[in-house]
Amino acid sequence: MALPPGMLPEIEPVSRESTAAVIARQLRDAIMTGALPPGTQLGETELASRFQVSRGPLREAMQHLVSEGLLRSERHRGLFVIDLEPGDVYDIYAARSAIERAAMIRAVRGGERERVADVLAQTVAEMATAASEDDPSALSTADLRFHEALINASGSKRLVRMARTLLIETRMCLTALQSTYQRVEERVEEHTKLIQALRDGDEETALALLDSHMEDAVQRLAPGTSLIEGHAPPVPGNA
Amino acid sequence: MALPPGMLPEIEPVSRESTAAVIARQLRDAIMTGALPPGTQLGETELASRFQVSRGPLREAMQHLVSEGLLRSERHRGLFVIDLEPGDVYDIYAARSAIERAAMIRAVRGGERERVADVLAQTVAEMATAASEDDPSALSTADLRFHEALINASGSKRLVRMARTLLIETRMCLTALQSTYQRVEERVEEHTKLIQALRDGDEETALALLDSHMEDAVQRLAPGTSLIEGHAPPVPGNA
DNA sequence: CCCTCTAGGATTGTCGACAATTTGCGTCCC
DNA sequence: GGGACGCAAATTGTCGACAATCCTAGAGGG
Repeated sequence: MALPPGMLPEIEPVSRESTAAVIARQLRDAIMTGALPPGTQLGETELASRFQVSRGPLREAMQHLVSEGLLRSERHRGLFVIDLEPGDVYDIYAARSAIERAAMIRAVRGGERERVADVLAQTVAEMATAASEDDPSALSTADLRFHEALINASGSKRLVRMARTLLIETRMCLTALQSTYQRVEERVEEHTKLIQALRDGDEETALALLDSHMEDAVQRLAPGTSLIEGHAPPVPGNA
Repeated sequence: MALPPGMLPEIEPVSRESTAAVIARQLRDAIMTGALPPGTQLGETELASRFQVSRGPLREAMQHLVSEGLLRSERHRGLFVIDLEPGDVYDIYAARSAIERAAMIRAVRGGERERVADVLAQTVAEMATAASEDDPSALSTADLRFHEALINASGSKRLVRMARTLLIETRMCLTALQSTYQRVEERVEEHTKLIQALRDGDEETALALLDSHMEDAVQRLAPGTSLIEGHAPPVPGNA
């Protein structure tokens, strides 16, 4: 009675995702791409009617995003999309640097360097395509996919989980401060060199390149602050 | 009409915490201390009657813990306390190592080394007290408070947020594998040396001590795995 | 004796309505 | 005219009930 093995590959339950998860993902994308700009208030009633669901599942999705740090909740006031201050840009990249450094170490020391490098190279190819088509949004997307892939390659559930929010916030930064002023060739080249170092198993170089990659970004997005210097950002927006 | 400044210090709203947050904190503590052992199923109806609230706020608290990674949700099945496999121990400490390394860097390079060192020294004093009273639970609590304080000292919202779950999971590890086999003097000494390096502004030493601290712990809790070697744990419980 | 199918119970998912709290505006008094 | 008070609208917080889904135990047939 059992079906012959190999048939019907990858059949999944009709609804493998909960309603709240679907809503959360949609809101995430909207926040990430800037469709919901920072500071926007999200009314439960309005969104519920928009998504054609009750307020219950919608509230769950909101709470999820709150705990992820993408929304801030003011009691009896409402839910708002977080707005990123200069200090947050510094904070985001400092945290990303920590996470991606760890991921890179595990990727280099793991036994799948070549395979990981190939995956990363593919995202760089996407970057090149986006660049040639002069599509800044696709370029940023591919850029983030590179880093996402790197972290996935670490094989660490927790690094992946922690990085998700950080990458979304990074996307918000890139969307808000759309003018990156960086030449696309340079942007592609930095990632390419990173891949090469990984392929060579040259951990020291890879980490150094990663640090400089982050430092470049933070100095471009939040001028006057520096990761390697470590001095606090001008606006002390952190706890 | 304005009250004289300095009077009524620190007056706060009567209910500064949401109901869901209170419940979440209680469940967190219960999970952390082992009152809710890994694998336990949490029935919504039962908990709702226990907390004397409706299922709405309770569900919110649960969702919060799910997104934090302390609970896993199986659709239409129920919510369960996560159970830590050997691979998770490795993963937790690898992630902690990344976070605390970054925090240490910011603490050393920040301008408040002495003040931070004093705070940390206080938690070590707590450890010594707990050790003298032969209270392993209090000892672990103080240990975690040390690391929590270190991360708080970094001043990074995101490092703090990411570390919260990791420290709770660490506590779960320590509770599950209660026998640490480590001499308390050694345990106190490691932290003391860490503080001294921080006080001296000796970043390199501090980071080395931190790495070795983590390596010690992971080898004790999950024998056969190693952070510095980077080889995957025996049970590939990760994605 | 074992497998299959079915009915029951239990749990989660979803919904609509009510209650509590906050904010903004209008009014009144000084 | 300025400030404080109070009311009303809107929004979130909470609740109880209904619907959908899943596990389990039991009967029936092979």
